Amino acid sequence: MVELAILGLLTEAPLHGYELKKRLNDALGHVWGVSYGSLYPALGRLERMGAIEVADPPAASGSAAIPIPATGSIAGEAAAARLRRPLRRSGRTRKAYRIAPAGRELFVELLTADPAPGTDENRAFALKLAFCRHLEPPARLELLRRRRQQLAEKLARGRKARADDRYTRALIEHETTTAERDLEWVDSLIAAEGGAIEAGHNLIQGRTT
Amino acid sequence: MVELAILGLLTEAPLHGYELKKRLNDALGHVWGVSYGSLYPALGRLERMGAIEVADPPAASGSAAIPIPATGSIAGEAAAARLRRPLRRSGRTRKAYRIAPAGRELFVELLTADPAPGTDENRAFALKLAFCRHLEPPARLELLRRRRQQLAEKLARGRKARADDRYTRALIEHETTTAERDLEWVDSLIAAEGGAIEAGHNLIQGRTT
DNA sequence: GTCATCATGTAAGCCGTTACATGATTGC
DNA sequence: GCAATCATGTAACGGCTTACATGATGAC
Repeated sequence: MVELAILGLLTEAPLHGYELKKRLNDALGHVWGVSYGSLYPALGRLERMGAIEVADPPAASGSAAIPIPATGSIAGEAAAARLRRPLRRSGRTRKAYRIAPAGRELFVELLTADPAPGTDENRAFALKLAFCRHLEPPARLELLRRRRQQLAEKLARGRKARADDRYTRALIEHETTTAERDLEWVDSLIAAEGGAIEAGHNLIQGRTT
Repeated sequence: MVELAILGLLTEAPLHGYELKKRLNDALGHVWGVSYGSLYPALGRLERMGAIEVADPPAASGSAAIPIPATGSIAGEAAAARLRRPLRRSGRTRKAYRIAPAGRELFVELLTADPAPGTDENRAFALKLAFCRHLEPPARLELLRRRRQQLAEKLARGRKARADDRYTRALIEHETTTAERDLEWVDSLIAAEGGAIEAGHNLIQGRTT
């Protein structure tokens, strides 16, 4: 998941580790946090894989080595201030990374693939959604459809669950209605994409409300 | 969390590892799964700590070494069948564990304590709720209140979050309403306990619907 | 010169998973 | 006797966290 987040942010603009972490925690902090101990090794891995590359040389590319955020997408004011000031620096110690073509491919793969078993599916989906604007519309639709399916399965499992303990029963019931709400929400996202909701997986046919 | 689950089940009846895992996966499978690789080491740890002890000797305690589930609480029919049949066995290889006094204390502590940072709070609470019937009413209320507080904080954080991306905005909004619903649910649980909802943490004052 | 902050990295440790190794019991 | 499954454990590995080590830059 770290990889996905890194690639997602680098798709928007080259950044160095420290700044990357800050943005991640600012923008997605409530749903997904990273620590240096996992961020830097991940950057190393991605570089070795050829997914990202150092964009360091003081005035290498067209505009600037450490660019002013062109997309302005993540955290506006604060982030801009943080990046604008350091422009005066010599910039020797920082290693700004830029996404490489292989990285763009990997990014799409990570967004599209099912989350590895053991991963928190909710979090994984939240993270994906936060970056899915970089996907082609069909791929985005596919992502939403998969989530829909996931939720439908979860809901089906939940409906089968039994418990004789009062608290467990309350728990199951609450989780079921939560899953229903999530499902409806994803459906609304799908609809907003212009995608029809397939009657194929009609696992929620019997839904009451 | 493994410890909590183990102690929770052993509070109801002595069990051996294999059976423990089965019940855990049967009853709480949708919310919490264990693997042998973490179950057995956990049993070892708990035994070393004196929280549980082997209840093996063929006919040691009053009734039976491998008892028929008295509470009948978890998975009724199937589980009973699984335990009834093996009664014919000599029972040498299995190590049934029984909870020790120290274990009961630990159990209450684990139920009451805040989840260790890094743990999935939702899951942690689900697990606790599934076993909170073994708590004294005041402790149970305390557990629910803590969860309430947790959710209120989460909600407050969520309300502050901003995003300029359409998908991220949808995500934040959905998470906020989910947190609101969760909060209401916990409130209903608190009410059912006969506990008043303190107006003290009035973090949801401005709530609309 | 010194302090705060920026910035990168490594090491130790926790927790959990899958896969493997082993062996007892029972049904056929 | 053989296969299924019950039952316990260990080993290797992966991912993430905290804490530590290190050093550059800029403000004053």
